[in-house]
Amino acid sequence: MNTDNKKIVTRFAPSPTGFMHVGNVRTALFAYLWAKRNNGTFILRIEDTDKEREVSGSIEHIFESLKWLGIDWDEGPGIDGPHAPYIQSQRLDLYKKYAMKLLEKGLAYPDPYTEEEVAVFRQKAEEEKRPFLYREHRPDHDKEWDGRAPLRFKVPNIKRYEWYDLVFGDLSAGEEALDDIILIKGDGYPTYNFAHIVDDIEMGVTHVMRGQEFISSTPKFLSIYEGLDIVPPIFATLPPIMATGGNKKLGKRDGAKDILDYRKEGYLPETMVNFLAFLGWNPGDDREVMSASEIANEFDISRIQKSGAQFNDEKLDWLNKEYLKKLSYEDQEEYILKFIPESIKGLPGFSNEIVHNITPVVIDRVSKGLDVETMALAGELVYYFGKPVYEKDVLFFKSSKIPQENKYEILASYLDKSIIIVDGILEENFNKDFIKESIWPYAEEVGRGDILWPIRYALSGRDKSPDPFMLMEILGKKETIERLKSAIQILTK
RNA sequence: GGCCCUAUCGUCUAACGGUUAGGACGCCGGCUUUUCAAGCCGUUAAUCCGGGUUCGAUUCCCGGUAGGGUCACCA
Repeated sequence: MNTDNKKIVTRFAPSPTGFMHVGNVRTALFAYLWAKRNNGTFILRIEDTDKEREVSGSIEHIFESLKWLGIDWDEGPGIDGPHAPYIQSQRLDLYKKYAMKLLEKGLAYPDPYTEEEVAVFRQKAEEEKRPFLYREHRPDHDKEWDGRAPLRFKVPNIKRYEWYDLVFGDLSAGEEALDDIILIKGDGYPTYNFAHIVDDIEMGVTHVMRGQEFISSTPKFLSIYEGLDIVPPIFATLPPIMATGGNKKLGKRDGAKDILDYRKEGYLPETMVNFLAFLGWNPGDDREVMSASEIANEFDISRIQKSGAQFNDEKLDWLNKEYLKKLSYEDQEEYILKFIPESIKGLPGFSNEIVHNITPVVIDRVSKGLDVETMALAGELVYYFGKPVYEKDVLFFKSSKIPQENKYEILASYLDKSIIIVDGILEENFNKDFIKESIWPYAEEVGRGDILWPIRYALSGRDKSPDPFMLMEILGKKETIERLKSAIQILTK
């Protein structure tokens, strides 16, 4: 816990270069949670200083992702706070002002080299197997900055830096980590290295939370703070999220998914928040299922993990099911309805009442039900209304006790007898319990598995489905008989 | 290659010098007057290696090893 009285201010500062993935979101979430825990302020800031890498639409995507997850910002785009604007490309004068300060103190100078020349220096260093340091090529006499050449920082003190990180503890790095980094690029935009420092100062950010990849550049940041005569904020470095199976950091190139894809696939925002929070953090006891507000109430930086955690899809599925079960019946129904494609809704047999009836069945099998192709629930529902597709041998599959010679005939006779039984049930009694009672004696007689499995398959066209009696009730008497008949046709062909 | 960081079941993790090393997901097994699935119950399964310090190390120190990060006019 923070001991001084200063209000905690955290920020999430993404760059609009594409979609948000779980790594980005986890960083946002932790900054958000820490602010909430302390009744502080959570700022969203868009770092769009690289116009070449910018992808149009990604700012909207960031907004939508955060809103979906309930990571609401107290200050930022759309919510004008005292430090507006919150988009870096609209704050260029500010960076220039700070650059001038450094320039006046003799702590900045225009880069006299072309990009190509610098590249040659770098290549040479690489060949000599030593780290490249621009400051080794620092010009003897600084020219006047015309605002067109890149402006570089002149590191005032080449020394070893030591600092404290809320997650990693004492950290340090030697002189080799310091260099004359670019403050303002040739195109007039500041670099991340400079812009984020200026903004964090201006916005009163007290805690900087970001990924581990920034540890090695922290000495560079510290030297800038020093040059500016400003006390740096508190750092809390987050461990990386690793890709499933591998030991690679989960990044876009390693198959990190768009966070909104999870929404598309049926994951609830509560699931994602809970899951992501627990990737690198835990409350210290056995609880696994915690709401965002519960987590926010107990969120403690000292319990953040130091090492990277692998993303585990199975646990995510399990957690999603836990949350799905917690939903009210109405919400479950609404959830399912959302995943039914219009093409299904347009089918003659379709009605909201059917959805209402099958809701418990669908919810019950969602965790593994998500395995249906695109993992959308729509897939589960399709086969209730579409024509099932099945093959002779699959119909026979598992009916192991039936003699091989005339297996298809025997199976067909089972189904035939089932039709007679089903046909004898009055419409008003056509519910799963009554159907089961009616078929049961016959099923016991010929062997449960031998008959129930083919019925399941004949009705659904799948080897995994709700129990066959439930299927019959959902399909209705007419459709049930029709499907059983077409299965017989296939068997006797 | 230089520098930095990390290291407990397959995975996420608990244990802040003394525990039969705990939990969760998965796996495996069992149960349920219904095949799968779900559900319930249960079982497997870990302190990277080598030295110290200590009466005692998962825990503290050192060295290896392995993994990760970083050395941009990207963030």
